[in-house]
Amino acid sequence: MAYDFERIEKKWQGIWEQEKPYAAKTGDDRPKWYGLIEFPYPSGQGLHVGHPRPYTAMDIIARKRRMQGYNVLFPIGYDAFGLPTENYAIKNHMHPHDVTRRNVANFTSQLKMLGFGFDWDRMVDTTDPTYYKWTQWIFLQMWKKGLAYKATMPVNWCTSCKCVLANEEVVEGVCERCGSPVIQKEKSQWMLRITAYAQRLIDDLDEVDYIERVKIQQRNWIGRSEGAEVDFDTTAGDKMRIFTTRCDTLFGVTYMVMSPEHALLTKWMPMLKNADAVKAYQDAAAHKSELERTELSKEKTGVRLEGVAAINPVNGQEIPIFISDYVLATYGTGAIMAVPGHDSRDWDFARAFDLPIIEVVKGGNVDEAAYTDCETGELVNSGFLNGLPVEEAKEKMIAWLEEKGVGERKVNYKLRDWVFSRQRYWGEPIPMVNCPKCGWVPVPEEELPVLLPEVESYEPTDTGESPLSKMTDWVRCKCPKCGGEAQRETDTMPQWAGSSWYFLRYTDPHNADALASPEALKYWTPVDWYNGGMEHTTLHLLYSRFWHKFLYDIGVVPTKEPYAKRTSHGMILGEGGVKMSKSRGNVVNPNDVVAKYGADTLRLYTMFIGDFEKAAAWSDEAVKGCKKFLDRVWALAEAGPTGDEVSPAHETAVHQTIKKVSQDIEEMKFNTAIAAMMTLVNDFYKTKPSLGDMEVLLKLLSPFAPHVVEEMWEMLGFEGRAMAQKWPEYDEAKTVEQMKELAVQVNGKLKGTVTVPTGCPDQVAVAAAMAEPKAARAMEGMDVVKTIVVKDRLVNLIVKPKK
RNA sequence: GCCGGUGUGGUGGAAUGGCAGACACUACGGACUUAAAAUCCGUUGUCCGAAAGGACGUGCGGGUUCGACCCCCGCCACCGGCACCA
Repeated sequence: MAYDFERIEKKWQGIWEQEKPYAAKTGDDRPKWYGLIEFPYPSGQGLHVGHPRPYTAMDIIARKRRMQGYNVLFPIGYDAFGLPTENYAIKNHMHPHDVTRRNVANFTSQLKMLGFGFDWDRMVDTTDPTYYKWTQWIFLQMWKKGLAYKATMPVNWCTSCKCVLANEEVVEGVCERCGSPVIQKEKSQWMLRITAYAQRLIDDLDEVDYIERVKIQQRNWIGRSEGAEVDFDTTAGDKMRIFTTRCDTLFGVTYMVMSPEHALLTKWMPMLKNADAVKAYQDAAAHKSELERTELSKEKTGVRLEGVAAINPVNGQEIPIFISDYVLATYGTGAIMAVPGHDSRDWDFARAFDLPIIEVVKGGNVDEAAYTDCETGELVNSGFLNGLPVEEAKEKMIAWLEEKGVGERKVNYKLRDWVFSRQRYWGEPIPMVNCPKCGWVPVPEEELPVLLPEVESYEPTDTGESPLSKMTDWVRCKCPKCGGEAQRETDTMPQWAGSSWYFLRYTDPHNADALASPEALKYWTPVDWYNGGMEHTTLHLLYSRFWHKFLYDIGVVPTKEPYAKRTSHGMILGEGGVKMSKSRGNVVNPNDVVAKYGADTLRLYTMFIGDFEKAAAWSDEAVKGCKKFLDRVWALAEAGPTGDEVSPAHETAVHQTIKKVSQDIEEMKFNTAIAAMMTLVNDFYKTKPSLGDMEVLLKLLSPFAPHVVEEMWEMLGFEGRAMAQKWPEYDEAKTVEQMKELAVQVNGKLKGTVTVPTGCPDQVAVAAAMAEPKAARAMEGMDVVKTIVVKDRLVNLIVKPKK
């Protein structure tokens, strides 16, 4: 019979509000376990059906840990600063603060409706001044250590958000958030020196238990490459420095290329015979968006500098210098040595400009294409390197360069410093003051937080300045150092700031004197298990690891790494496997599912839908199956089972299920854990279960469907709460059946099955197999030449015709 | 182009060297019902066959093995990430 989920879920959610079974106690004697989900951005649309998937998964693990005797911290909060709220506020003439408050209230009621076991007393909101005080405080510590700095440089500018973007926020040349084109703009920006941590961010990945593809993506994004920097003399007298990973190919250099933004160009401009053409090319490059630059990637363009040439240090040859936008200003030194024989981009360029191509590594045909697959091979046309294999040649060249003082070993990273200013209202004010006399001066720590002022309008300005800049009363202030007239910084922090350390605040969320007490941090950190989306691998995950390492260096946190373990979930797609979106009209609202089937069914279905790591398509039909399963369990409970012990008829199945469910939860194979419980329930329908059988089933099911399980627990007259019971243990010996069905094969082909006692001797199994009628028939007129027995699984009889 | 992943019934998916398709959805049949829904029981990879039975079957082509969805080599398709990174 269908159970009354509406009444039951309301009842137990009320009881949990009272009893607070999810409260974490700092400093408890039990072993601690800290499970973390990525806290949501409280959007106006409310909870999406994609949210419950990772939340339910970690909730199940957290509930299992509690039953295993751990002191569990499983917190929740809101990452509430950000553009959508600000844009909504502008459109609807509301204050972002009010929009946020409303959305947070809505999210909270939805999350409670789903029965997640969060410790609500530790709730955190990044827009709360008592929280962002510490976000600002961390920024000031970075400033003190020289990791925060102001720099004028070309930055990514979103034409629609009217705001700069971090490198990580530009996806295929467009804004990650709104999809508008991104252009390059010179702006003075606050930067965080994440590159200072590049090597440690790579190295310490070895110490953490992250799924491999997350580690790989982080390593690729940081993009370490080993090589050398080499100085080329020029006819202008200046040295031109380049970075190369292939210094062994120096004899193959036939020209040089600089990025159009290279600093030496300004100096050289007066001596260039074709200064106009060079300038024109620079202008054209500056006006290209990121998208255009990548779209035009095939055709190589450039301009030769007439009047300046470079000199190859290995042979003294004079070679031409070009500017081209295929060389990036932001990587390496912004200039390269071109080896057209062994680099396909250089080869394309050399062909376009009719430049000589020299083979320096044997193995390819450089007249037809660049021979780039040349990590092994032998050097030719290369003076003192001739005949050496590539690796040795590299080492010899580096030694030679260092000896002559024209170059040195060097490691480069693709990772760039983090552009940390945003020209928007709804973010943490950057706590800095610009004084005409003293320069940039930090706001004294005792004056934190620097509160966001009330403003008339949140509209971004077309001049690219923050809306805060119009608040002249707020902007004007006294210099904390000299007391003179000064101005506040009007840019705010990006959304990633608040989320870079929120997991630390959870350990001690109401602390007014520190971001968290050392005791709380020592007790709870690191996070034992963090689950989140792959889309945050190069943004949030990298940023928060960086902040954490910094906090470790200044003695604030006790661990080098914030998260001991990181897993990832797949997206929930709409019916038929397409992305859920408003425009397709296939968005499933959790409220509707809960109204129709109840929270326990939604929880169960999102776990049963498929492999947790992979994307899965929503199916309304399939949801019913999970409801049916809960109804079937309910009917078993209503039937009033008797007998306190696990019944002999179900003993093996019960122990097998305990084992399967226990192991599967650890591996996040929730779908097969649920399948195992379904199988057990199917058994219970064939043979009536005892009360003892039901007791085990309810304990196993409790983390998945907590409301209905508590109701049944109570109904069956058990003591206390199901969720507070000890997690069931299995006896390995009892998971083994008495009899086993063996597959019988003849020459590897399945003929039938025989049932034998578990663990019986091989001869017994073979004898039984040979007696199997179909096998016997297949063996007529044959000699058995070999028998293969896999214990408790199969017998394979290898036969061949009798002579 | 590079890196990573995936490919299994009508559908979602199980099985990481040992009976392919667990579990569930759909569909069909039966019981209950005046009837329907719900529920319970059963069937449900494809093809041939009345049946007994047989043949085929995990993207494609090879290989290793007594035995391959699983391991190896070569392709194809799709998904995700990165992409002129010197």
